[in-house]
Amino acid sequence: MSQSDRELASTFVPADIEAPLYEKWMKAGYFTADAKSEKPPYTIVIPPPNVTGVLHIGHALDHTLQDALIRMKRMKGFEALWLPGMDHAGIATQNVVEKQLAGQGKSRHDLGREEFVKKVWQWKAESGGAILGQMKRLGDSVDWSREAFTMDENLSKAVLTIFKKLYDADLIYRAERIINWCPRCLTALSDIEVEHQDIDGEFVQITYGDPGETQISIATTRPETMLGDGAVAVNPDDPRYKDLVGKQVKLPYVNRMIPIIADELVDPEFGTGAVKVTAAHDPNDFEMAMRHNVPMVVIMNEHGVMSGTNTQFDGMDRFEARKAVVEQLRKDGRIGWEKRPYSHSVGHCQRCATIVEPRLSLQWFVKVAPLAKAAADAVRDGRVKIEPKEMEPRYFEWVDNMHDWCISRQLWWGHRIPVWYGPQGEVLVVGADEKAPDGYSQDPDVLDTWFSSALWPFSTLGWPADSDDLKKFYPTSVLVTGYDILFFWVARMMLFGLFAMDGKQPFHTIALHGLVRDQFGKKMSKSRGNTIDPIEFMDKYGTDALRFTLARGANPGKDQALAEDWVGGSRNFATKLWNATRFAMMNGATIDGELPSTASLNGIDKWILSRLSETISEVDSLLESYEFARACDRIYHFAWDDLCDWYLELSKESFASGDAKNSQRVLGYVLDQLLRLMHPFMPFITEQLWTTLTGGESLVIAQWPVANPDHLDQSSHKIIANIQEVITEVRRFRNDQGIKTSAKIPGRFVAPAEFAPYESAMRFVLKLEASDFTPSANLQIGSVKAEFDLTGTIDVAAERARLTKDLATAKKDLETANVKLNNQGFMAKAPAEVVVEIKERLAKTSADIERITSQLNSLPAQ
RNA sequence: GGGUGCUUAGCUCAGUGGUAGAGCGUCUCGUUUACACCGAGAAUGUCGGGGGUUCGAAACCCUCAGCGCCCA
Repeated sequence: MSQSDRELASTFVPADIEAPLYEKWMKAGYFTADAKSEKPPYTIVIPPPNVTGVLHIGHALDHTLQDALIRMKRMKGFEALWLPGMDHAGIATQNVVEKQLAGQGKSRHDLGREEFVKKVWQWKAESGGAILGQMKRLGDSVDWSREAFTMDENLSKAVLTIFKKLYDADLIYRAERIINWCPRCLTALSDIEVEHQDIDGEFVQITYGDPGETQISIATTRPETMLGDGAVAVNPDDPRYKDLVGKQVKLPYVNRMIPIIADELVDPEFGTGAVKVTAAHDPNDFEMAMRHNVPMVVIMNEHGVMSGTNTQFDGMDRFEARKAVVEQLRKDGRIGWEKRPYSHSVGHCQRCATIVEPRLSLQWFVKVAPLAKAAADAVRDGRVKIEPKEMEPRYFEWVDNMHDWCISRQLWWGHRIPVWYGPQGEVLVVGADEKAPDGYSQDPDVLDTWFSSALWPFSTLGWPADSDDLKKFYPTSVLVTGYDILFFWVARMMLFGLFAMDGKQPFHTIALHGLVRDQFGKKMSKSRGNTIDPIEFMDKYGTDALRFTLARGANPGKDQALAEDWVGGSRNFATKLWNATRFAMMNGATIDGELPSTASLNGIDKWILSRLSETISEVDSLLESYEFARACDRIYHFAWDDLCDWYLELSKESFASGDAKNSQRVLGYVLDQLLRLMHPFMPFITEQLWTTLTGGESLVIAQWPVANPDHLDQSSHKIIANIQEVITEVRRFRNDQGIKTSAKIPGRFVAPAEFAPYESAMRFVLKLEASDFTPSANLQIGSVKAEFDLTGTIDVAAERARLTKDLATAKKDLETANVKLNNQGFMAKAPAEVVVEIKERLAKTSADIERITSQLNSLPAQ
């Protein structure tokens, strides 16, 4: 099909092109990577969204950046694999299905474990993974043939394999520890699944011991837990309590005698300087209890209801009990002061916001110290780079101080812990392809979801098998994700990746981006009502506009604000590009054959080729260093300012003349290259424009542009800069004089010979007619004089105002330059080229001042 | 308490030693044969305060103030 048969619609309607183009790409199999390929690999694994999730604006950003990288690398000739998939999201998914059951008045226990898990799978089949379809709308060039799910057979096998490997290396153990317990989800949580928030609580002073016996006053924010106290602790250096240490004091209501112990952990400044030690319900207390052999008394059941204290408080919810205990204490005259509200930090369940109960219980843990050390070293010695580098301290802060990781969850949805207990209390880890002996029963708990997602970079590639994919695509190239899951996920992949793959890091680079916030920079949340639905914006402005806006805001590691107006602005940009391409095609832009030799080109053509070359190398290197915002900025200004506002305007005259073969070829070339350069960010519109312009098969598999150093041409930059200055000044003059943009006026230039080739183009742009006239006004811009016939008078006041302003600016510049040149220190120490520059500036401003002054003097008096 | 970042035009943000920038918004003018989702022009900043280093600081150092995030 020849170019004349291909046409662009007169307006750009994103909805008309997006879905068909994505279909085309899928059918062509462009996104499917080949493990047998000779090309160098480039791999990104997607941060797996929750199976319960829908696409939010954060995904849109994350995916836009990954897709930009993958598309660029694919165009560069890499075997690019972007591997998609989802996470089974233990608690979140179980909650969804339990809620459904609750709607029918049932609980998971009514179904039983097996039936319930079946139900979850059924839910997944019917309503899980809504996000996958939405990824297609975003244009994600992921390899759907490799889509993975953390509960897939092979990924589950990877879980069993690593569990056994860790266990055999003594890196997994079972112990009774204080863990974070969610009384609503009824499961243990790891530290990072707990969110700390300040709440208005209370702080009360309570006296233990009866009058006449040993007495001591403690202060606490959790009075109800006094029933489980095993000791009272004071600082060993606190003189107030010196005599009491070692004595016993009677705990009210439970009437147990508990020791008063001394421990460094106690802050004498805090409260009364004496604290209660409730070993089974507080991590710090647990530590002290271990040191002093204090008994650990559990006083609540798994629902957070008081139990086993043998007091009147048994059966009360923990918060109810808090009130009741305080009331009773008050009645008994045991309360000193009470501070209420007392703001302090309290842990909440990340999934359901319930206040977490620290609780002594038997759980499985990963011993992280050696793993974390390896993970830290890999970054310290540069095997893994974190971009931007400023994020490294955060990473080290975490991996250097990581606590052992509680991995057991009292849930049904997830990978069941592969530990079997024998009739004599034997403990056996049953790996992949192994079977537990008869009479053994499996641990009922499942593993933390992050346990399986920590394996993602290699379990998705076929590990533990030594698969072709693993050989070709591991280690992955870059991990692109928000800094908010650096600890949840990224650090854990480092831990497990290095361990499982014998020290081979899971990725070469970790590229972190920020969060998307609302237009005022405020965090988005449902309660604030300021969330943005990416689908809505795609419907309204097109996917390319949304992607470009997000990429343009993506400074490494920094949050970005997003406003609807800005997406509209990107849509305008897309339309601009559409129209520029239409214009180019109408004017016979060609893509066939060699570019004409540089020597045969006019300065305008040389200039745009030079600018293109600069832009290509800048965008390329910015993209390679994850500077998405700056890359987009370069593209935007090249396309809109250089190409549309200047090149096309300055070339219109020659296109109209019908004799513009060279320029037609140059324009075709520039657009062809620009569309390639933009494709990673705006895949749909560029594909549509490029295939229409060039007749090529697809930009997805087209070659990435390479800057041509032969096109760099400084002299054309100089002349075009001068021309731009002349045009801008004349426009300003016309504007100040109230001459309509469309009005043609007689005008000409008196200029050095180097401007001669451009004079007609300049006159065309400025609507100046060449004719014989006696100038009634003129402007001097550098070495160029513009003369006009304004048929009589000019607006003297306007002209005086304009010149006066110019004069002020010039005088100020002159002053600045003079100050510098009169400064001996500057003359002595500043680099020569800076001195020359200032001297040139001085000369120019002096000339300007002289010229403007004389022009002002020659204006008729008012 | 530990870590970390920010404070630049009305808003959101770039800008790591040499005359302050962008997008959006604002004002004026304009339908000129790609585009009004457009074009042309304009206005707007003692770069948080104070001190220091330097010939020269928005940038480097110190300090104060305010805001934010992560962790405990």
